[in-house]
Amino acid sequence: MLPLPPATIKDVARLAGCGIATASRVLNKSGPASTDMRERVERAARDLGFSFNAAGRALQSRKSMTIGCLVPSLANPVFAEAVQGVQSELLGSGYQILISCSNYDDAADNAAITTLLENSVDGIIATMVAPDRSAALMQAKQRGIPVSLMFHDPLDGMVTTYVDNFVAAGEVARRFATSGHRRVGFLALRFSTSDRSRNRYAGFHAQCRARGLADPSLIEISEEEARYPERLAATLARYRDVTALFASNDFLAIAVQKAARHLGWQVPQDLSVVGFDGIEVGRLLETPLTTIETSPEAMGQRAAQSLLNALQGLGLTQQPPLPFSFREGETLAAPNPKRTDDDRVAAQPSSVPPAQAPKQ
Amino acid sequence: MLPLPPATIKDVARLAGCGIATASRVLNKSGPASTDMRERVERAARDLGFSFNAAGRALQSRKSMTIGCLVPSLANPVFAEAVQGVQSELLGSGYQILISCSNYDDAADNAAITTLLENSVDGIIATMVAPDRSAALMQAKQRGIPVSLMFHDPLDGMVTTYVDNFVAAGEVARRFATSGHRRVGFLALRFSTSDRSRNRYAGFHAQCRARGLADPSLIEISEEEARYPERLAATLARYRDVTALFASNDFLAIAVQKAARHLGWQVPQDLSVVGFDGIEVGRLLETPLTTIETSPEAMGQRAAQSLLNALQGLGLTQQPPLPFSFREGETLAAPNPKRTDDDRVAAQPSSVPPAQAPKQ
DNA sequence: TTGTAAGCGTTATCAA
DNA sequence: TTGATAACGCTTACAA
Repeated sequence: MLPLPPATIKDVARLAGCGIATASRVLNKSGPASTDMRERVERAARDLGFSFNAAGRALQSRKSMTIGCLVPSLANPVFAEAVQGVQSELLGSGYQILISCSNYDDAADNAAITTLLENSVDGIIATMVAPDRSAALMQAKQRGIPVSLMFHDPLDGMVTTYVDNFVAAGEVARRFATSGHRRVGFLALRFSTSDRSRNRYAGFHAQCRARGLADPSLIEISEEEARYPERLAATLARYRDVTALFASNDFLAIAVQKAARHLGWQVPQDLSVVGFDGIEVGRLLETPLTTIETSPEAMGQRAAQSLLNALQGLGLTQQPPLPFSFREGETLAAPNPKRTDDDRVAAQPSSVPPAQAPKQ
Repeated sequence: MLPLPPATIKDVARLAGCGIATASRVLNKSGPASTDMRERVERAARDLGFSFNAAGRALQSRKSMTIGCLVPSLANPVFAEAVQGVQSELLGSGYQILISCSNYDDAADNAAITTLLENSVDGIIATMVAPDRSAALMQAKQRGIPVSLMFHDPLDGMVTTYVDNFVAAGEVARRFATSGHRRVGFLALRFSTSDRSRNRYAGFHAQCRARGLADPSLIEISEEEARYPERLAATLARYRDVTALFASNDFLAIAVQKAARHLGWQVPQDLSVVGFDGIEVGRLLETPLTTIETSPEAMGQRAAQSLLNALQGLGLTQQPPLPFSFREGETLAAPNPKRTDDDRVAAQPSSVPPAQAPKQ
C-alpha cells in the first residue's frame, strides 16, 4: 500500500520494449512511428496509467504551461468573476493558472509578479495598483513574457482589456445633467491605488464641466466608512448640497443607499445614486440600482484570449475597449425641488454623533 | 535587447569561482561554507539577479511547491472568498496556488483533479460535487498527496473544514418555530450537486419534526428561476401556505425578497425569509437579511492551515467545525394572523401569467 | 570546507 | 523507422 511513484516515460518504453525517444515521439505524436510500435506504446502507457511529468517537461521545453494571474483581491466579486473568465477561457488550452492577490498593495503587487516570474510562468494576466511602475513587470516584458492587463485603461506599451472608464463615467454625468442635477459628487474608496477610480473621476469631472455642472465633490472614504453605513452617513451629511452621487463601484453605491436611509433621506427623491460594474445583486434591491453595467467575466475571457494569441506567436495587440451599458434602475431621478436642505438635515436621526454632524 | 535567459546556479558558481554544489549549499543554507565563499556566492547571485528555477527544483526535489485549489465557481463570492483565504494563508509559505473551477460539474471536477495531479501539486484543497466518488481524488490520496476539503461535511476518510450545516439549519427551524411558523419551506438551487444544500435540508427537516412543524416543502429551483425574480415569483405563488422560507444561500434569499415584492407580499409580514452564508451585502439591504453567518475566508484559511501542517509532516487531522452565528436581520417575524392566504393571492399582480398562478 | 558527478523526467539531435 | 545520448537546472552523495 506504499504510495508507488507515478510511471515515467522510461517505464512506458521498457514495457513497450522500445527506446524512450520512440515512446516520446508516439506519446507526443511528434515524429514517425510504425503502427505496431504506436500501438505497443499506447497500450503500455494506458496500462501504466502514464501521464507526463510537468516539471520534466518544463525543464526541457522551457515552457511551464502555466500562466500567472494577479488581481487585487478575490473578495471583490468583480475580480473574482474576471478570474473565472480567465479560467474558463484557458480551459482546454493546456495552460494552468497560478493565482496571486495583492490586497491593493503596491509592494505586494511587485513581489507577486516576481514570484510568478520565479515560477517561470509563460504569460501574465494582471490588475495592479500601478503596472507602469512595477519593476518586476518590466522585467517580465524584457524576458519576452507576454503581459495582458485587465481593467486598466491603456498604458504606455502595455496591452490591456478594459472598459472606457472615462467615457462611461462621462455618461453618468450626462444622465445627471439631463435629470436636472447641478451639484453632484463622486464617491471613491482607494482612489489613490486605483487608476480605474481616477479615470472615472476624470471622465465624470470633464463631462460635468462640459454640461455646465459645478465641479463634482470628490469624496474619498475609508474602508471603515465603506463597511459601516452609520459612519458613511456622517460623511454624506457633510455634503447635503449634493443631489446626485456617482459611486466608483456598485457595492459602494449600495452602501450609500443604506447610509441615506440612515439619514432619513429617500433614494432617489432626496439623493440620486449611480454605481459602476453592474453586479447582479443590484437588480434585486428593493430600489434597483442604477449603474454602468460591465462584464468582468468577459474582461477575463478577452484578456486570456489575447494572451493565448501571444503565446501562439500571433502577437499581442491592443483591442478596443469592451462595451458597457447604462442600466436604468430606479436610483436616479430629478432632484426634488420641494425638499430643501433643511428638510434633509431635520430628518437626520440623532443617532449620528454631533461631532460628525453637518459642518457646512 | 534580446531577452537573455535568466541566470542559472551554474552562472552563479562560475562568477563566484566555485563549484555548483557550493553555490547551491550557500544559496539554500543547506551546508557548510566559509564566510569568504558565502560572501562571494551571495554577491554573484545578487549581481546576476539570480533566482532558482522552479522546474529544475521540482524535478530534483520531487516537490512542486504548488498546491491545487478546486472550487465550483469563482463567480460565487462564497468560494471566491474562500480561495482568498487560502491565498492569504499560503502567502509566505513558499507554496503557489494552481486554481481550477468545475462549474458544479461532476465530470469536470474529476478531470480537474487529474490535471492538478499531472501538474504534480504537493497538496489539494477542494470543494467538489462528490469528493467521495472522485476516482482522481482517491488516486491523489493513494499517492500520498494530502487533500483538504472545504465546505463539505465530514466524509469517510477525508479531512474537511466546514460549518455544521445540519446543526446550523436546525437553528433556523428552531427560530421559525419560536416565531410561530407552522408551515415552512426550504429553497435550493442545485440540490443534487451540493451536499451542503442536502445537509442543510436534512438538518432543517429534522428540527422541524422535532418542533412539531409540518415537514418543510422542498423547493428546488432552476438557474433560470434564480436569475429572474418574476419566474421565481411564479414558483413561490404555488406555496402560499408557507409562511417562512429558508433559502440555501443568501443570494437566493435576496432573490426571494424580490420575488415576494413582485407578488405584492411584504417581507417579513407576509413571508419570512432566512438565508445562509452571511454575505456582506445582506446587511445593506433596506430590510437587512436574517441569515446564518459564516466566514468563507476563515474556511479557506483553516483548510490551508491543515494542508500546510500535513505538508510539514505533522499529519492531517480533522478539526471541529467552524462556528456560525445567527444574524438577526429583519426578514424573520411572526406570521401575520390577520393576513389570510386569500389576501396574499389577491395582492398578486396580474403580470404573473395565469398558467403559473397558485395551484393548490 | 569544497568540488565532481549522478540523476530527477523530458525532448531533441543525430546516427544507425 | 528507431534508439543512444546530451542537455534542461537543480540537489545531494561522495570524494577530495
